[in-house]
Amino acid sequence: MARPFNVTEIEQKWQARWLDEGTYEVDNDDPRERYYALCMYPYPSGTAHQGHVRNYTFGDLVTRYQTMRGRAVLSPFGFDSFGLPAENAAIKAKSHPRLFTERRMEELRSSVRRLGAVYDWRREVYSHQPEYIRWAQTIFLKFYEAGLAYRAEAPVNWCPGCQTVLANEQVLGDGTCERSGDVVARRNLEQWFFKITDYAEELLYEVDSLQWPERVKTMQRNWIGRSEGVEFDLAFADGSDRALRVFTTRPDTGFGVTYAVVAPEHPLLEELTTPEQAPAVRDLVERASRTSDIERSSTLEAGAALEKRGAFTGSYVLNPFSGQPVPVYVADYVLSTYGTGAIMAVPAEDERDWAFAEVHGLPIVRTVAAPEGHEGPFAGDGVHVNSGFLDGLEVAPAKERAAQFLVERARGERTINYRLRDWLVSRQRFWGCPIPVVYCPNDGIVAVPYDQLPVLAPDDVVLDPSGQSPLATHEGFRRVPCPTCGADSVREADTMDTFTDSSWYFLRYADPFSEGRPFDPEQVRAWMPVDQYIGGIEHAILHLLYARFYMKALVDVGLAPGLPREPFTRLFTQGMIRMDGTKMSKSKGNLIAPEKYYDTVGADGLRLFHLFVGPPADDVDWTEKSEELIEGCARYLDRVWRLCEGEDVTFREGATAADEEVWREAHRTIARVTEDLDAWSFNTAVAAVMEYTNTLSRWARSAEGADAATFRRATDVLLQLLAPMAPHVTAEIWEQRRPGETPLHATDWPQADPALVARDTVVMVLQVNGKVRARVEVAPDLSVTAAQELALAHPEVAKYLTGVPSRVVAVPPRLVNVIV
RNA sequence: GCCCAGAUGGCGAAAUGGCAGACGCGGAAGCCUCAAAAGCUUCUACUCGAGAGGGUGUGUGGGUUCGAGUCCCACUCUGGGCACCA
Repeated sequence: MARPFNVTEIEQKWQARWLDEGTYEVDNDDPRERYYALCMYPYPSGTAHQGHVRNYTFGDLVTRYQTMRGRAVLSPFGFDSFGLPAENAAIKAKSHPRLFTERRMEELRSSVRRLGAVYDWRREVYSHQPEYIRWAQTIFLKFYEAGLAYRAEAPVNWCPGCQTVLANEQVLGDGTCERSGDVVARRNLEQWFFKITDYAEELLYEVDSLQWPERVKTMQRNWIGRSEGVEFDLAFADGSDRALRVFTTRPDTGFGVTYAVVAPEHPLLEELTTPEQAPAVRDLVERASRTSDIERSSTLEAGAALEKRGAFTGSYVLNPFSGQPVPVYVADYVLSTYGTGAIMAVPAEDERDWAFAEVHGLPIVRTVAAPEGHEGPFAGDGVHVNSGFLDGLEVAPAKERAAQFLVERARGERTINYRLRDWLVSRQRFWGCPIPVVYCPNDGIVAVPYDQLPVLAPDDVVLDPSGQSPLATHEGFRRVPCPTCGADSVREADTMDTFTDSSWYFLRYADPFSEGRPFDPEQVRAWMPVDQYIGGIEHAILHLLYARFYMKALVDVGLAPGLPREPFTRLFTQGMIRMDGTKMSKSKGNLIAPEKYYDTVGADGLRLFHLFVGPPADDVDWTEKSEELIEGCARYLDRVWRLCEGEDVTFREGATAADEEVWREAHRTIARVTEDLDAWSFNTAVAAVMEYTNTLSRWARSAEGADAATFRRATDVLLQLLAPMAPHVTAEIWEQRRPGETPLHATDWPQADPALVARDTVVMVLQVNGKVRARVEVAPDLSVTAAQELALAHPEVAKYLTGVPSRVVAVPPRLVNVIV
């Protein structure tokens, strides 16, 4: 493709200049209004792919646009550089993950530079920096001191593929690992947890205040999963003083409790089990422990399979409402980890209980009248029946009364339960931040003293995954004297989940050279919260939830006094790049590398494509057509170049009406583009600039020619509007016009003059019975009566009039609709 | 199963309840050229019609309205999330 300029030369020139001159470096004492634009912490996977390109194109547009709007924009870059892919690659290549990672980092760095994305590179942060590790460990210890980090034995998710445990959030709905796709097994292990559940309530209600996509907010709310209910005791029917504690959100259905169920892991199970039932119960517990989470979490299906999933314990408890004894079952459909691990079963009003009761021949008593003809369980609203003192009440008041009853009569307590569990942060892998504790035979868990941080992993560790942390096999690392008493002790060998690293990096960016603490709250305050966070929808739950938790916890443990408790004010989640219906990704092997475009269409052309192809939030289907679109975008930039050069333009002196109209069009375009960019409607912003270009071209190349001064002003505006979208070409044209003067990207964003934006006349549509019959030019402030008269008098309308019209709807200056 | 998005030309898409298809891609014709590429100009929803002109059109079926791509109800399909959470 023959182009009017040398793409590579221009792009390299400007990229070097922005970097060398520190154009986008900002200091913490910058007097301008602050703006924090942030793209999500990238894992260094090598050169950028189209998903990165899209992400950084949006981020860079925001940075450049907000800078031109007069703000000091913090636009940092760094790397989420710990993680499994590097470790696995190092195992394969028998090398060190650091080498692999740092090579990949350099690739991604030059890749984003090649795109023309600008950052304050002085602030670069990456997770395996010793300083970053020091502060990550400091944060861990502060959490530990505050009781937010604790060690406990719990059933955890073990991924055989990754050879490590995973957080609940990293296990997909079908019970497989989100990374490797392996089926996750349950194991009882002693591990480190963060007490994110302490923040469940705040994490939930603060969601409302965030300017985030509704869908992400919903996902966060669902994940936290709050439910209000009552916890109370079911007394044993044999008169023993023990009781079975259960949780319910439907205390109002208490009269319909016809059995109770405990989870197979329930501590009272043994006590509840009678000798006759022992073999069956043992069988079931055994079965449940072997059953994968997938099976256990599969939907309850009636039939033999379901029957095997529960067994009678032989014991009875008393229904506190009716006083009747009801049997206690053990069944795997009750989770030991939610509520009290035991439930009161109400088959008539609960789908799962209904299915189970049917198979096990348990009675079903309706307590809420189901609508006429309704069969099966009914969980909706209705009037209570068979419910003693609750009869006749609707669900809501009945809940209230029943709860009160349980509080008074069954040691009940109103409680709130969350689906959210504490965050399991231990990982049995090498390439992560070591957990800075020591286990001493005398003192137990001992925190490594702050002045001995960072705890760094030695380089000569055998990485072969064996189910225990590679660090555990390194005697030199493992064996240490206790920091408190000096006794022979062992270091913790697990590393932290890499999601801990991405939970506070944005704070370090704001104060990257801080010594003595992770960051200085005074320095950070000027930038936080992040004004615009940009990333992929795939982080809707994990990363965003963890980072929100960290922010709150950091404030509470005293590391971030005075900082906002929510880190990200506005979030934008871009769509995926898809190919043949699946996500374009390295693992799918369907990447289209951006490099192939840089020397032909250039970074500007590729950027413009990503901005123009559709709404930023929508997925992009990458097809053969995409190539053509990219070339179209590059050709458009060629046209801009030639137009600005004055090619085929006839210049003259002195502005005519046509020139003035062009200048008004410039202002209308400024208004449109500004509005569109603010609304993240980049595709229509590009369209507006293209329309404007077409207008300028028609005008300047017409027989009448263009007033030279107007042409200059009008094309200046064009370059400014295009500057955040296609920065290299526009910067170059700008500089060639005025060498040595203020560079394009340092100019102020143009302001639309409302007086010039307004139009003298507009086109009004005349309809007869809703069909357009004529168009007339009218003043924008035309009155309703004038519009009606004008319409009725119009010959094209009169043609259809047979008598007096039945109605005339006038909406000046838009349209008049005459109904005959 | 539940929840949330979405469905508009050959394609990507645009449209405060008021001219559907802006902008672009692709395509057609023409100009330029020895020729091609590039560039430029015009046309390009479908359909009937030689033409002027007419009709039909925003997933399907209803409804509200002078007027619906847009609002309401029901449904189909696609994508995403959640799915024994008591």
